[in-house]
Amino acid sequence: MFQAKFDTAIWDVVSSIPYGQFMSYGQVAKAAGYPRHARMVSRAMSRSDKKLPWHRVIKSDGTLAFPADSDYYQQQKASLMSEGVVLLNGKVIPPDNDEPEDLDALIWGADSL
DNA sequence: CCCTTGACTATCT
DNA sequence: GAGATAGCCAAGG
Repeated sequence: MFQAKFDTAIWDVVSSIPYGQFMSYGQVAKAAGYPRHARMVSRAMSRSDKKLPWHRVIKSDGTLAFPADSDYYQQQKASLMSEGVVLLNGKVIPPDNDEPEDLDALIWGADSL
């Protein structure tokens, strides 16, 4: 069954995401060997009752995949921050971030909107 | 079997 | 930079 091999690959990739790091759905899908299956990534994780670090999986924009008013959103955000990931304006800090104002904000606790 | 939906992504306006 | 549109693939009704 496609799903069996797919979800296993997804779980493996998601589980392989280092602490304090994150990957986009498309990135995970590609890494699992299934490009364009970004949507299937979500399904695979949702199906799995395993302890997957799904909070490390976000959208390509750096934002979380859930609506800001969703409980899952809060949970994911909290998990990320507890791993050292800083969120700014509801987005994770991209590697090319160099804005001093944003830097100051994240130092003092970003995402306190 | 056709149509809708979804934890997505990229492009255009 | 936000909103709309199209492409994408699989699952569920």
